[in-house]
Amino acid sequence: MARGRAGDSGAPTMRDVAAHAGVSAMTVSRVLKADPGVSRSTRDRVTAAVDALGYRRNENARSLRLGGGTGLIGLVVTNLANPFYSRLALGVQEIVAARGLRVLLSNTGGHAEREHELVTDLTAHRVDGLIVVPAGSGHRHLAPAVLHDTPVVLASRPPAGIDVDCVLVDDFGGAEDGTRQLLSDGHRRIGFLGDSQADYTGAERFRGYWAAHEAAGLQPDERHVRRGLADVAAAQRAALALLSGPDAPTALFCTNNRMSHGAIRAVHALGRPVALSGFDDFELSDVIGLPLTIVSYDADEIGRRAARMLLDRIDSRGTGEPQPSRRTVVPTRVIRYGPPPGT
Amino acid sequence: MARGRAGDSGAPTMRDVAAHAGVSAMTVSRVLKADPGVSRSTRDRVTAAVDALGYRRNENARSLRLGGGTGLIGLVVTNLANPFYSRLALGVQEIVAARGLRVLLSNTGGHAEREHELVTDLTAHRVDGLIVVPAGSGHRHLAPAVLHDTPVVLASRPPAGIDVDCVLVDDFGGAEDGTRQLLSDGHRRIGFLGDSQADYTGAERFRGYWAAHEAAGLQPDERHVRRGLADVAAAQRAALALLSGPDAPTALFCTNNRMSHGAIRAVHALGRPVALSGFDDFELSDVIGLPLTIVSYDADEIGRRAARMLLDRIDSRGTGEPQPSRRTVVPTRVIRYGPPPGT
DNA sequence: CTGTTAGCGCCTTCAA
DNA sequence: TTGAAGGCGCTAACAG
Repeated sequence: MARGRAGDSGAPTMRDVAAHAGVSAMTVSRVLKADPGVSRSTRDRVTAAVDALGYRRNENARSLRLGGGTGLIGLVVTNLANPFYSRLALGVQEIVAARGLRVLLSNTGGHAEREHELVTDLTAHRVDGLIVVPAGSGHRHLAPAVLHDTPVVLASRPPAGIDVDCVLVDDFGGAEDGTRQLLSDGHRRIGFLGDSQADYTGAERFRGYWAAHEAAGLQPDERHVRRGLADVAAAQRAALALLSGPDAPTALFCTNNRMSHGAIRAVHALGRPVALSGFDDFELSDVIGLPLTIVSYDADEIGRRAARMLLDRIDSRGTGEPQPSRRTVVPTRVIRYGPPPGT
Repeated sequence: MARGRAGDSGAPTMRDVAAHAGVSAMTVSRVLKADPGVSRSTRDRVTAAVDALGYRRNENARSLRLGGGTGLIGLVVTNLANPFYSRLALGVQEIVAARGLRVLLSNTGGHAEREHELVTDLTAHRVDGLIVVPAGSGHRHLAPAVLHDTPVVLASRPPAGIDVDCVLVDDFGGAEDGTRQLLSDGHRRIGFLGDSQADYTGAERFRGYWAAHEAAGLQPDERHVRRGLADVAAAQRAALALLSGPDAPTALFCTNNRMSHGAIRAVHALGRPVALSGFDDFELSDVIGLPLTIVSYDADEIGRRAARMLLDRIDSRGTGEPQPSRRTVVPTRVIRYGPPPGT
């Protein structure tokens, strides 16, 4: 014998419904899938039993039997507290829910090992696909071979050493645009505040900052470049130091919202007007009263595109030849707030 | 015969591993659960086969067989784009992940029917528990009887007509504290900006606003009360109207971050200093340059407490007598920013 | 120490 | 129109 059930969760099974309706389990199954080959009276009796017992079909058992997929999409982000990622998650939700799928959400806190664990865990739950904002630079655990061809889409960062779809932001172009604005406003000493040097996004934005200078026949002063700033406080300190030093920059470029916030605090504390440019718009940016040149983009759209790409992959699995991997880039746009600088 | 497999997802099964290692599936199962009763050499052979095939145990099949729970927690929020809810989700994640459970996240967009669907759907996936921020005032679909005793914890709003655990914010006390501050600063005409009249949270905060006046022997001017403001723009318009009218209030109380943002915009546009008090702190509130009296609380903590309560319930299921439902209230604190008002 | 049997809840196939 | 058999991937109980 093989009993050994532990929970016996109290939820009725299909056989409970069958017994209640005086039919076989098979008939219940047919009614639930709206199979036409069931008589009206039987159908009504089964439906009544379902309502009486509050029966819900067990989706896990169903997908096990059918083998066609669990209806679950794994989403792995680095930090849900950052509005950027929560918007991304919302975008994914939107597209995925419209297809009747559900999102299994995980937060890595930026730890690559944790990401590895989570991805492994999600595949153990047989998700139909994965959307990942990679925490580290090693992506081997996301390789199609490792995941047994579970479709994967990366968001924000391109794949490294593996061949999968991804959705990126125009980091380089956006940084270039923002910096060019500052230059055309007449600024010639533009500081740079960036976070982790290992981050792809930050590196691209730094490249854009540098390229804008070169395109204008200029070169940034290396002493005005501060990278590896871990949080708002670090950015604030770095900004204060830059702005208080000799040949202080007249403007600062910030790679993301945390850097911008630090810079805004520093400028506010200083009481002297300094032009700021940086990635990520935020509510009330127009009320701050500082000359801001914001590089903005639609975070929801990243999630939506990633979800659509993933659904495409899921739909076309086993359909003839394997499709080449795709890459899409979400555009940025520059928004200006506050008093016109350079006057 | 009963074939009919659809996907055949390509993922190896336990029997594939067994065949590869030249043992039975049972032995593989034992190795995977670290059962001591397996010889060293067999264990090594199985481990090698697992690695070679990249095998991952199918958690769905496992939980079906064990019957003890799926390791999934359902989380249903109204709007993930609101930082409040994303922090809450993060708090839930934190506690739940530490126990090796995963979060199935859903967004209702504030629609009660959608919530109903989602809850039904989550139970069909046999989640071990549910944390819900209710969208509507009807909670019958969350009743223990309907959910077959799947544990439920409500967040932000108390249960209506059902008996389940909940985590609340001290809406009344917080609003009272914030309003009292404005009163003790000397304000005697304090406007009120609130959203949906049907919302529990908003109603409690309105009560607090009113009670603070009564405690001071005063009564708010009804003409200065604006409720049912759907978004930031509506709040901004209402604030402008109030502040431009006759006997304009010298201060405004705002029930949440959207109301506050609208008010800040209005005051900013007006160019005249108006004291503001409202719920929900935000980044850069200290840089706005307005006299702000913020009622703040820890949104992560709501998620953490809800998750802990839920885990408690899950742990104590079937353990003797049913526990009475619990309720916990997260405290608020008042933070003051900007120039001291009333001078 | 290892294999066989049986069945979790469901559904496809075949038989009645 | 309905039921019986069998098995998806896994593991508890019982052999051997």
